[in-house]
Amino acid sequence: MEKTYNPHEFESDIYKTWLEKKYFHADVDKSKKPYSIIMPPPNVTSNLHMGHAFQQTIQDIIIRRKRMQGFNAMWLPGTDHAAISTESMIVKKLAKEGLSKEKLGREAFSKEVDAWYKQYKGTIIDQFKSMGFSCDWDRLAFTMDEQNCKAVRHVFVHLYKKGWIYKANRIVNWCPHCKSSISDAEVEFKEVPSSFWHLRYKIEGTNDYLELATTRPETLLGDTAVAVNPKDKRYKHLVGKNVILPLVNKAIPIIADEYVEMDFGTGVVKITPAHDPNDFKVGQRHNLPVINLLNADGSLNENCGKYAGLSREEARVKIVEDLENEGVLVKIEPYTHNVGHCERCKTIIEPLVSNQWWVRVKELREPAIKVVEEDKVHFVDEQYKKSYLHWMRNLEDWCISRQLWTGHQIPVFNCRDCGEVIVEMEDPTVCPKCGSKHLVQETDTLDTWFSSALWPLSTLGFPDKTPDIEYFYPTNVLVTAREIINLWVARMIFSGLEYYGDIPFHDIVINGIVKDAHGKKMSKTLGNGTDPRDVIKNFGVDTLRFSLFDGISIGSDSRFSEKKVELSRNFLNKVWNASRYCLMQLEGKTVKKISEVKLNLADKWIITELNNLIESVDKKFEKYDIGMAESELSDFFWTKFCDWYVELSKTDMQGDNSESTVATLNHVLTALLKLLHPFIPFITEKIYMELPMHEESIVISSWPVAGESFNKESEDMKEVIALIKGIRNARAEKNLPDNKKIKAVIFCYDKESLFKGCSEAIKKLSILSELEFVQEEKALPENSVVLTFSNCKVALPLDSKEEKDRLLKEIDKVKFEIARSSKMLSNEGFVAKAPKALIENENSKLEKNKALLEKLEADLKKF
RNA sequence: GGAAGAUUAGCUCAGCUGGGAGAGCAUCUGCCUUACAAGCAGAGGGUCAUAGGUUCGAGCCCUAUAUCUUCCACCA
Repeated sequence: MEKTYNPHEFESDIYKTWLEKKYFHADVDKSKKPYSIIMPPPNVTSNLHMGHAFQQTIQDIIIRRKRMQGFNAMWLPGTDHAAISTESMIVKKLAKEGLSKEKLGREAFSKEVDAWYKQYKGTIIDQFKSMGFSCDWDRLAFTMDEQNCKAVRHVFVHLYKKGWIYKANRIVNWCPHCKSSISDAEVEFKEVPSSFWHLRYKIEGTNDYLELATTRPETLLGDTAVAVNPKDKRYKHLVGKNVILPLVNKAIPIIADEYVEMDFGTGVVKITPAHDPNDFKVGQRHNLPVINLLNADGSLNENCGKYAGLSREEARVKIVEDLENEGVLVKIEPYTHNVGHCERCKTIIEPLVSNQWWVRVKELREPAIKVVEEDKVHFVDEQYKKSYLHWMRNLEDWCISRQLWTGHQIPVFNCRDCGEVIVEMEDPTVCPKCGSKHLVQETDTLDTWFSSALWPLSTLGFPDKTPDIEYFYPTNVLVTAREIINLWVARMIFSGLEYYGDIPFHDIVINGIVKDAHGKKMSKTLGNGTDPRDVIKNFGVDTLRFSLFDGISIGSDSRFSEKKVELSRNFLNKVWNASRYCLMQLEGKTVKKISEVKLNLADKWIITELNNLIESVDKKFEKYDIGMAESELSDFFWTKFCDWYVELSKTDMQGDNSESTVATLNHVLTALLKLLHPFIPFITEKIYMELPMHEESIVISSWPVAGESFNKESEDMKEVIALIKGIRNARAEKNLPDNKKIKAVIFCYDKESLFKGCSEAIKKLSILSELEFVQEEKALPENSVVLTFSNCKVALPLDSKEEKDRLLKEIDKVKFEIARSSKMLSNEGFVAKAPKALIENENSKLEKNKALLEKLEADLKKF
C-alpha cells in the first residue's frame, strides 16, 4: 500500500470493477430474502448537488449493509421527466432562436424534447456513479420510458372506467408564464407589499353607497355580486337589493354568505367567481354567473371591453385611474399580503375557471389513510405521520391535466362526428360507435406526479404481473424529502393500494436539508452552496460521503462546511495508516482465526468491545440512525482500536506471543472495515483486498456478527487502562515532558499477576524506564508521588511537594461520592421505588469508595 | 391563523423507557514514541432558554413564556 492516502489513485478503478462484476445487479432469487429500495428519481436535467449526494447516499448506506447481510439487495435508479421545468427551459432556448413552440408545432417540439432528454439524461447518472452508488444500473428507469407510458395508460383507463376521472369546469391555479394549470402543491405563497383599494358601489335606486375593499381592483370587471355576512346587522336590510358595478354600469345582487367575516375590512366583499377560489365557491352556492376575464397569458380577454388586450399589471393601473375619475375610489391603504407564485417559474399565479381533467379521490384516500394510521406504512419520524394524515383527510379532487406539450398526453380520443369519447389501452383508429375515422386526441398532458405516483409499480414492470414485481414489491424503505410527502409519497401510497392492492413501501425516512456552514439553505442564487463535485475532485468520494453523516441525525437539517470535510479526510487518513500498520504486522506471518489461538488480555478486551460495537451499530441501523452509527464507528476506530489496541499490540508483537495479536489485529480490522464499508466504500475495499484472508470483494462479504465476549478479562483490562491513564495524568500535572522516562514502583493489594502480565504495556504507554513490583506497601519509596487505585498503589519519583493538596482533593471527591450514595440509599422513597439493579449498583459503588477512602486516608498520614 | 420541531461547553451536535452532564472542533500545555504532525499525550471550559409543576430523583415528563426554523392554510 502507498504511504499516503490518495483516493484518486483507486476510487474510479474500484467502481469500474464493481460494475464489471455486476455486484449491484439483483435478479429474482427465491432462495434469498429480497430487500429493495426505489430511488426517488432526480430531475433528468439536473446536476448533482449536495441534497442529492446526501439523500442518495443514505440509500446507498442502507442497501450496502443489507447486501452484506445476505439479502438480495436491489436499489433501482431512475430519473424524472419534470415536464414543467423541462418545457420552460426548452421554450427559453427556442425564444433565443426567435422561435416558439406554437411556431414549431407539436411534433417538432416533441423531437426537441427528446433531444433535450438525450443530451442531459446521462449527466446526472454519471454523477451518481461517481458518488459510488450501488444501484442496479441495468434497471435504470425514466418516467417517460415505455414501461411507464404503459403503466400510465393502464391506470388512466382503469380510473376512467371506474368513473373516477372526469372533466369539469373548476377554478384552478393558472400560471400565465407556463400557460398551464398547476396543482395547489406547486403554488408558493410569498408576502408581497401591495395596496388595499377602498371602493364604493352605488346601491341601486338610492343615493347610498356600499363601501368595500379589495386587493385586486382589476377583477372588478368579473364581479357578479357583493356579499355580506348574514348576521351583520349593518347590512341586513340591503340583502336582496342590487348595487351598480362601476365602470361596467351593471346591476349585481347583494348576497349574504357565511364566508364573509364581519370584522375584516368593511365587512363587504366583492365576488369574482372566475378568479378567486373562495368566490368561486360562493358563486356556486348562489348560482352566480362566472365571467372569465383572462387569456392564457394573463392578459385581459374580450370580456373586458376597452381593457381587452392589456396585461394584468397595465389593467390594474388603468382601472384604478378610471375608478378614481368616477369618484368610486375612497382611499388606498398600503397592505402586505400573501400572493401565490408558480414554484417553477416564480410568476404570480392567477386563479381562474377552466375546463380540466380531475381524479376523484374520495375512494382512493380512505385505504391510504388506514395503512398509515395502522403503521403498515410507517413514518420513521412520527411527526410526519400527523401531517400526512391531516393532509390526506382534507384532500380534494386532483387536477391532473396540464396545458403543456411535455409529458404523457392524455389518452382520451373524441370522435369528431358523433362525439363519442374513447378511452382504451390502444389508440383507436375508428370510432366504435359510428365508425368514423375522424378521431382527435386530447391535447393536454398529465401532471408529472400522475406518473411519479406509479413509480414503485412501473419500475418493477406494472401493469404486467412480472416476477420482479411479485418478488421485490412492496419495497422496504423510501427515503425522500419533506416537501414532497403530500405531492408524491401520499399518491404512491394510494396508487399502490388501488392499482396493485398493496402498499408501495414499509418504512418512510424523511431526510433533512444540507445547509451551509452558517445554517442557510444552499441556493444557486445566493451562491452559498458547495458543489459536491468540487469536494470529490479535491478530497475523493469517501471523504465527501463521510463528511455528510458525521454526527448528524438524518431527519434534521445539517450543516456542511470545509471544516467537516477536513475532519473526515483526517479520519480516512487515520484508517489508511492504521491499516498500513496492521498489514506490516501481518506480513510474512501465518494469520490464524481468533478461535484458533490463545488470546491474551488485550485481545479479549478489544474483541469484547468490538462485539458491543457491532450490536450497538446494528441497533442504530435498524432505527435508521445512521449518522450516529457512523460517529460511533469512527470513535471506536480512532480511540479504542488505534489509541489503545494498536498501541498495546506494539508490546505484544515483540517476542513469541505475537500469534494471537496478529489474529486479533486481522479480526478487528476486518470487522471495522466491513462496518465502515457502507459509509466509505472505496477505501474499505482497497484495504480489504490487501488483507490476507479476504474474500472476493468487501461489497459481497458478510456483515460482522458479534461473537464470544470476555467480560471478566475486559474489566481487568479496563483497570490496566485506568492505571496507565493515572500515570500519564500525574506526569502531565508535574510538567514532566513525554521524552523523559521514569521508574515506577508498584504494590498490588490484589491482582498482581494481572499487572505483572501487562507490565511491558504499562511501561511503554506511560513512558516508564522500569516498573518494579514490591511485596509490601512499606517498600514504596519515600518522597514520591503515590497514586492509589482500587487494587494497587504506584509510586513515581516526582516532586511530592503539593501532593498533600492533591490527596485532599481526591479524598474530597471520594467523600462526596460516598455521601451521595449514602444519601440515596438512606432515602426510603428511593429504596422502595428505584429499580433493583440501580440500588445494587449504588451499593457496590459505595463499598468500593469506602475501601478506596481508607487507603487514601492512610496515605494522608504520611504528610 | 393552525401545527410540528429546536433552544445543552466559544462553535457543531449527542444524550436510549426519568437514575451521577458527553463527543469532536476551537483554546492551553507537553511530545517528531519505529502506521499517521492530516499525528500522540494531558488540561481547562456548562444555572442543560426562562418561570412554575409532577416525582424519592428532571437535560429528559406536564403547563406557561421567550427566541429561532419548518410545514399547512390563504381572509377580500
